[in-house]
Amino acid sequence: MNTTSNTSHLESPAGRLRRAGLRVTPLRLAMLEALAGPNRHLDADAAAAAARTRLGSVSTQAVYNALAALTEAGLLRRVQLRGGPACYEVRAGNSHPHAVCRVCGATADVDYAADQTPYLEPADARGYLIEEAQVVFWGVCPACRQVAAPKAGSER
Amino acid sequence: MNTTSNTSHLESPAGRLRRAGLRVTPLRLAMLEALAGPNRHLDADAAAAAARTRLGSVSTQAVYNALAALTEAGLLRRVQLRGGPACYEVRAGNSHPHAVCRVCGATADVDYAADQTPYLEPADARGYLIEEAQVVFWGVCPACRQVAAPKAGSER
DNA sequence: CTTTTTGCAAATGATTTGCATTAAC
DNA sequence: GTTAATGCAAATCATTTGCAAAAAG
Repeated sequence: MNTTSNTSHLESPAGRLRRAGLRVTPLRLAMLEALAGPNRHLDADAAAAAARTRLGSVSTQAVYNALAALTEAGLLRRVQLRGGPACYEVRAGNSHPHAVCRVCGATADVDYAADQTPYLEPADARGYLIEEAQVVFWGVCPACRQVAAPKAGSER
Repeated sequence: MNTTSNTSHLESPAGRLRRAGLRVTPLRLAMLEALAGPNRHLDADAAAAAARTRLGSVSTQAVYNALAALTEAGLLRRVQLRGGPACYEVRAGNSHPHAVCRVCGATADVDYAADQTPYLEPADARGYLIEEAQVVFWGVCPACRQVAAPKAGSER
């Protein structure tokens, strides 16, 4: 398995915050807790809801502040898949691919076959210092595939 | 070389519109013209400016309508790289990668080395019908690298 | 006790919606 | 002539900004 890159997600949430030079607040802990676990991603709205479930009343701006601070500190990754709200996920190891439905916008976390992670690098980075590659698979989700199929039988 | 996938961009703009079942309007022609050429991408605002240069007064909504119609018809690709405005580019062949600066948001079109295009496919597509893979390289652009470098000499 | 974070309100900016007018077919 | 595209105005939605109050170090 690949455990070479980043094991910070094994630390306690408070420890991760301190190590990143951030103050430990209930809201930030709640964010990390809500986003814990594999293939978990929330947008700001869902993160706010999760925080309120844990803490009671929380202002929307505090949520945006917390997500921005955690992202800037490298603990979270902000993923902007469509025009809609951005999603956040714990930054553990390399970025993994997402599948997005071009019809309804539904997002699924997917992965490459074990140890089949492609090596991605531009031929000419145009002077950019590349830090991370993000892959998005665009397509149609199971639900929209059914809706889109107008007739049974002779589909193509 | 790879010319197997899509040669529609070799047709005339009007021909492409008709083949897609769209009406041929000056605005749509202007959009396709403004986006012609390799590695060309514009956001809605820039596309509106380009349209006005060619046609005079054009409403912002007409631009959004035109871009949406062209995208839905498969002539353009909408690329949402960050939280900001979406970019549009001619859909010719496969999606090519973009490099995005996480500091200032500057975007550059990059490419893989000739015939080094990686084969990207999820191990388990979760029921999605995958149509296209998009790769984004996140990093720091040349300008921001200079600004970020606090001292000359012992970097690192 | 100092600095950062939270809460509340209002502003910003991209995009969308609704409807009358105009242009494409 | 019929249908779809444009123009104009207003609405929507995610996100940001500014400042006082509260909390973390």
